[in-house]
Parts: sequence; structure tokens; C-alpha cells
Amino acid sequence: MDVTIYEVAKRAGVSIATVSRALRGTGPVAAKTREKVLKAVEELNFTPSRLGVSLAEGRHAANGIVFPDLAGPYYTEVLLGYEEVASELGRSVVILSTKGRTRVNDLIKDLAGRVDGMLIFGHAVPELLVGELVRLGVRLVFLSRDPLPGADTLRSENTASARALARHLRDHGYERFAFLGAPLTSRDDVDERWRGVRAELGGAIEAVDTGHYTVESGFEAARKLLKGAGRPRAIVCSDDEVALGALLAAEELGLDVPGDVAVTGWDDIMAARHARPALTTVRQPMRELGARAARALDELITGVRDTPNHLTLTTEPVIRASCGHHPQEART
Amino acid sequence: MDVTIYEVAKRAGVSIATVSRALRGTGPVAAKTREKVLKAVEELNFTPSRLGVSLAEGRHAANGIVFPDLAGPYYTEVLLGYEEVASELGRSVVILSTKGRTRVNDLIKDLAGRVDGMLIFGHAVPELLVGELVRLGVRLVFLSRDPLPGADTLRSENTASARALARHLRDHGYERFAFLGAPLTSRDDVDERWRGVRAELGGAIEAVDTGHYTVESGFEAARKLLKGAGRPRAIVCSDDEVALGALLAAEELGLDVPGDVAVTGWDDIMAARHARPALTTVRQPMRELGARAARALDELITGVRDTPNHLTLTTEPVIRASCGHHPQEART
DNA sequence: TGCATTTGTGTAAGCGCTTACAGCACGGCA
DNA sequence: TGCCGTGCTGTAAGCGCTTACACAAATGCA
Repeated sequence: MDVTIYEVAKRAGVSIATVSRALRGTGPVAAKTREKVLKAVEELNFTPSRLGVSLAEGRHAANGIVFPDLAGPYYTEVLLGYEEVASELGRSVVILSTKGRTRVNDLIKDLAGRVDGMLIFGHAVPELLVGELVRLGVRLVFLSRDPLPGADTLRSENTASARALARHLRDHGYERFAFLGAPLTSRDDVDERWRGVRAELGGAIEAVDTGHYTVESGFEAARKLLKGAGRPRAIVCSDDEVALGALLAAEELGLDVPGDVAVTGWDDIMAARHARPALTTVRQPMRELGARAARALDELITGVRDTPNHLTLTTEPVIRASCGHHPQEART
Repeated sequence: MDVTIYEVAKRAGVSIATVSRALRGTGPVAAKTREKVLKAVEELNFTPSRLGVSLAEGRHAANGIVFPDLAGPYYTEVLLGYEEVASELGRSVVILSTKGRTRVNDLIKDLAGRVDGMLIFGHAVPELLVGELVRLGVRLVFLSRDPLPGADTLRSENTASARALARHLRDHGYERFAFLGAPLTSRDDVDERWRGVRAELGGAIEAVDTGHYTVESGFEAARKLLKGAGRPRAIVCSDDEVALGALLAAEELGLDVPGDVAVTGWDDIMAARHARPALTTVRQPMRELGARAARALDELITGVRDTPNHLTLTTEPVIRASCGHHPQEART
């Protein structure tokens, strides 16, 4: 990768300006000259240095993406949609995981210096820095976060779906409920889900903090909960991974799902479908979130749009076996 | 992000060289001067332009990673390990998915111009291009691929584990086997697994091509296989996703796993543990593959090492319920 | 006190491109 | 024949940094 435009120019017997014009198609170039240039390019196997191009153009042709942790299907799916569209738009994708990192601020700032804009998951970035980035003029799209000035936000609907899910469970005839998740750690999505079920079920549901959103934390919390005195009839989990943990806990305690206790998740990750009983959940359009984010960013970067956009995508309940037999619904 | 070193220099009343030295700690700078510089940096909120730095330094401080498709836990896990170590080493990670892309060559070349080296999954890149990249002096690490000159290769062990898995199944008393996967599409890993079980089971196992490595293709192939006349007693799948598909097929046909048919996977992805019956599989150290790749690349880039390395990591069988009860083994 | 170091700082030459501007040749037209 | 486009190409000024080199000032030592 170290043949430069100068060598091409020399070989073709023209100036570097002509090489550049011939290659980019800007400005007029005589057919014969173009041919000479292309031939030299071919022979030397020349690829313009991205660094040189970017420096001169003043743009990176790259997008960043910041997530708290790539583990788990949710982030992966979003990333997938994001990268696909970004690539379509001619932009590379630079990733950054903040989990367990010290000096996150520096990492983010470094990233900001490598890209034209970035997608940030929820609260993966300290609040103070968010303001600074906005002030710096970095193009930003936030995922699953309350709208804020100076940046796009993108999310999928939570409250109404949560209410619908809660209603569905109540229609089963269940009366005691628990919500399993970490609603106190400011993941807006989960907070909304909690408020949704709460609004529907009122005092019949209690929240249990799992601390994290992992199979393990779900398992631990569910085990404690199911062993306790007032065992809930149904457990609404903040996401599928927590729910998978709950299923494991029930299994360990010899409880039948959904016979003894119903369980629901959120996201519809792959494992949800393969768990037994298959997990009732709410499908979030994860790839589309990523894809939309990439397009939104493109609009902001190219300047097609300069006012922030705040969009909410709809979700879809997926009723499977883990919530119990329900006459009105089909099963997957 | 558009305050430059010149403005800092002016504000601090020094030259840009001094600013650079003060910030990077190269060369001597008087304490008082350093303070002035830092103050100016602070006030202007200056971050050196990555482009400028890279151009001057002649390095990107970034690594690439190329995968056929990010879908599925295998790639994610590797990516996770890779990004973590790369970040530790001060390198960003630029991703590129080749699935369904036209002009892959251009994408790869563009990527090569953005990074100091890259990790490439198996055969995600056309063979012809591999040679060209090597010739161009791009630092490369290949995953799950036969050793080739001019680049590192990294893989996890397949043949011996496959033989061990096959032996384990035979010890159950099973006699007719099938191998489900797409061994003909040149994924070296899978090819080795097939050869391993084949070496152990000989004519007792037949290969069935699924075309892809997805739950769906596994489902389709397994359904056809299980409906057919000579139904195998055990199905060895090329990876967990195919195996999950096989479990679904068995369920649909009303067959008991492992009572009627045993199923095994490969990789030990999250869903393997949550499937019912839980999937017997072979754990591949996915994160470590990523982490090692990042370190290997670093060695090549920094020049600590200049001869290619070819490493094989060991795998670990994970015996769960899907292969049947087996007195000698514990169950997870 | 004088000289050789050391320390601190600035100047300027890159790094590899893009592009505004200028210049040159050629053809068409009056 | 003279003049004015038009088409093509080259020159050179950036883009934002790093760093070799030169030089001045401060220090150490005899």
C-alpha cells in the first residue's frame, strides 16, 4: 500500500492533478491521457491512500458505533443493520465497546476524530460527554434514549407493548406478577417497559432488580424469587436473556413453565425461539434500528437535514408457549 | 472537532512543534511551557486530528476485521475478543461484512487503506485477493484456514475433537449416523470436523449438505433426513445453529431427542445451553481466538515478529442431554 | 571566567491527496 | 489574419499533524 499518486503520475507522464482527475472523474481529461493513467494505475496496483484523500476532502467516509457491550444478540443485530446500510452509503464502520473500559472519554473522543458521525447506544457514554460532543458538532444518533437536543434519537416502542403484554398475561387469569430486570440503572427502554406493565397491573406486580441484563443475573434473581413465600404466577422479564435465566431457575426448582409460573422476555433473540418452553416475547426490529440509524446519520452528515429527528419504531408481540395456553392466540 | 494545533500554539504563545511535544511527551519541554500548552488545550478543547497524526506517523492505529456475515454468535464472540485486545493496544477496529456485497475486492482494498492490518475469517475473501494483499504487505491474520505463506493463521482444533465426539456417540451404542452441514463449500473448519468423524465412524456416517449454516437450513435438511427411510440414530451437526434446526425438525416430527435421535452441535453458543434438550457440543474458544488474533496482528505491525505464525487452540467437548444418557459423563 | 554540554524552542520539510487557478494550444468565427 | 472561447494540463496551496535539524539560552565544570 505504499505506491503513491506521484509514482503513477511519473509513470503516466502527467501531473498528479491529472491522475487525480482521471481517477475521480472530476474535471476534463483527454481520453488518451485517461488511458495512460489507468494503465499506470493498473501496473503499479495503485490505491489512493485513504488518509490523503480524507485529509484533503475533510471527511472520513466512516461512521462510528458505540455500545456498552457487544455481547448478546441485540447489539449484534443492530450492528448488522447499521454496517449494511453504512457500507451501501460508502462508509466504513468503526466500533467501540465501552464495557469495562477506563478512560471512556478519551476513547470516544478518539473515535470522534476518526468518523463523520456516530451511533451511540442508550447511555453507553457519560452524560457530560454527550453535551460536549453535541457542542463539538459531532453528528450523533442515539438509540433507546429520551430525545435530547442537538442529536437524533431512535427507539422502538415500549410502553404500549408492555401494557399489551401485561393485558395478555392478565387475560390468562394470572394475578400475582413480578418484573425482573434492572430498571434502576437508567436504561430508558427497560424503564418504559416497567412503567407500561405497572400502569396495567398496578399493585399486582412488583419489580425485582437483577443488577444486570444477563442470563446469570436473571437466573439468580428468579431463583430467589421462586423459592420465596409469595411466588408470582407470572414473571415479566426486561429482556430475553434475563428470561432465559428465569427459565433455568424454574427448571432447577422443578417448577413447570408455564404450568406453575409463566415467563416472558423482550427482544426475540434467537435463543428465545429455541428455549423450551419457547419464550413469549416482544420482537424489536433490531436490524431496522441499525439501518435507520445509518441513514439518519448520512442525512446529518451530508447536510440533507439539519434538524434533529426523533423516531420510534413499532414492536410486535410474539406469543409462544412460556406464557401459557391462551385460546385466542396462535403459537409459534 | 475543528480546532487545530495552530490555534493552540497561538493561544499558548509557542510553536506547533512545542505543542506537539508537550502533548506527546517526546522531546524536552519546560514545565512552565507545558502548563501554558495544556491550559490552551483545555480552553480550546483541542483533540489532535487523527488524520493529521496518522498521516504524519504513517500508521492508522486501527485494525480491520472481515467476516462473511456477522449473524450468529460465533462471529460476535470473536469480534468481542478482538476489539477488546485491540482497544487495549490503542487500536480502533473497523469492520467489514462481505455477505451479499458486490465489489468485495474494492471494499477490502479500501479497508486495507484504513488500517495497519486485518483479521480475515476463513474464506471471506477471494483467493486471488489474498495473494495480492500479501504482496501488498498488508499485515494479515486468517481465522480457520489452512496455513498459507505470508500471513498468520489461527484456528481451533477440529479433527481430534470430532473423533472424540464420534467415539462418545458410538459408546452410546448408536450405529447409524449422519453429518449435517455444508462441508462442500470450503469452510476448512467444517471440512476437518467431517473428516474427523468420518475417520472414526467410517461407512456408518453419511454427509448431508445443508447449503448454509443456519437454523433454517439445518431444519430443512434434518426434516428430510428424519422423514426418510433409513433414519440415523444420531446427527452430528457442523455447528450449533444447524443443530438447533435439527432439534426443531425432530420436535415437529414428534421424535424424542435423544430417545429417538441424538443431536450434537459445535461452538457452544448461548442458545445451545438453553435449547431443550440442551445441546451436546464442542466449545470453541471464540473470544480467545479474537484476542489472539489482535495480539498476533500487533506483533506483525510493530515488527516484533516478522515470520508468520500458525496456531491451533484446543477445544472442549460439552456433553449435555441431546446426545443421550451416558453413564461416564456429567451433565450440564 | 570560559567553554562544553544540556535544555528548550522554532523552522521547515514532509506525509498523500484534492482542487482553485493559471497557462497553453487549438479551433471557430468575423 | 486576429481574437475569443474551449478543452486540457500543470503549478501550487492547502488539509493537520510529526520530527529532523538548527539555534539560542541556561547550566555544569574546571
